[in-house]
Amino acid sequence: MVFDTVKIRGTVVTVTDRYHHGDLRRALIDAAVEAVAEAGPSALSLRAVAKRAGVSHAAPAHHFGDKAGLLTAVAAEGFDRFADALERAWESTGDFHAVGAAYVRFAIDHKAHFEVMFRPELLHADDPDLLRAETRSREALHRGTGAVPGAVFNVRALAAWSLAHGFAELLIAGNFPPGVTEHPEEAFKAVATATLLGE
Amino acid sequence: MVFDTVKIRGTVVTVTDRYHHGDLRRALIDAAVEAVAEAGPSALSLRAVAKRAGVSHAAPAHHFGDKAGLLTAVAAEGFDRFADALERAWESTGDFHAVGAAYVRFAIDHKAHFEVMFRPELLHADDPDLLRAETRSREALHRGTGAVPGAVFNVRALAAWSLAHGFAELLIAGNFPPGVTEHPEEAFKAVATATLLGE
DNA sequence: CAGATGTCTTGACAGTGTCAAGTTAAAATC
DNA sequence: GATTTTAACTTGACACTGTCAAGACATCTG
Repeated sequence: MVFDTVKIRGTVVTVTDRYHHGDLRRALIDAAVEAVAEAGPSALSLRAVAKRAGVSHAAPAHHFGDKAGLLTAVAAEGFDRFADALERAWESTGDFHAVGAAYVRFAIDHKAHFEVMFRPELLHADDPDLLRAETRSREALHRGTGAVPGAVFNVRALAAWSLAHGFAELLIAGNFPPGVTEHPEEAFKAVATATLLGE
Repeated sequence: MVFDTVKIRGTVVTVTDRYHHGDLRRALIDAAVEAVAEAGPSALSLRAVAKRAGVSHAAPAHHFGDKAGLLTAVAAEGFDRFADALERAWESTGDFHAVGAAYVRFAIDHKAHFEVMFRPELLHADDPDLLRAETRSREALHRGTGAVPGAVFNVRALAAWSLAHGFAELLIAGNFPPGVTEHPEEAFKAVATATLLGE
């Protein structure tokens, strides 16, 4: 059980001093997200993450197996929230332009997650939880672009996905001029309207 | 001067055994590209690159300062070849769909370069050579999309860039279904035609 | 209360990037 | 052509990394 304070060896100590952390898995993912936000996924150090969470250097390995395991957990969480955001956008507006805007907004608001999600060489691509969350996102996006579920591939879905993804990637990598960077959503809507003309 | 064989300490030895390599800078870049192609940019090891080129572990640092310096050289070379490819496509066809197709083709044919080029956190973003090559690419792309040179930002150019870049990124990261992956250029042309309607 | 289980720590290992100092070849200067 | 200078590497060291095995400890199960 999880308490704010707990008795160990006769003394009452705070949560952070406990031998058993309570929810270390959660804390490590949060620490990893912070670290990625600061210096990107490739600069991530398991030992730095452990220090940030106040545990020993080998603690992360126990929960995630290895570095890729930790990043996989981050990516899976990212894809779940991503699917949430896309579903919300579609259900509240029914407009696939809004789904595209939600795509771009997610990349901005959850930069760290986004940077990890589409970097398969850093992940365990066969992780069940990751696959499940990926599928959720894919289906939410597919629905949001009005694609036919059974089709081999849908030009419209492919176009919308490429457009939103490219815009998001270029934006967060800092490739766009200031005018675009300052008002990304407006810029994206202009781009989307100019290309994916509503039928 | 550079010979295939050279006399050192009284004995004729082959190029690979020479103290002075001849063109180690070139060899290191090539080795880095190979290594990136095999395992991605984040798995790159300077020592492995040095071993591949047959030199000591600290040799790369002498030419490139640090790891980011080596990757910056790879990125700069990538942007130069990228600009070449885009210029060729535009000048030979005058069709901006062809420029987009060249964008995608470059990502496929020069996957290693491409993976490094748009990863600023791995590079020295202020490197003069990188900036020059980046500008070349940007201008070639801009011209290829028929954008107005002086404009603050051009919706058409932004759209074309996002579409091509997103398609390329998703493709090389393995996010597309087999039908698309097997015939990427055809798929991209279909996508481009469906969205960026020729005027 | 005892045993089993899961959580985390400790210590070790090989591998990493980077730096300073040394060695050697080539180029510059005389 | 000899000597000095410069540039191209090597060698050795350091702190840091991910991963593994073994141990310590708390909690759960009976």
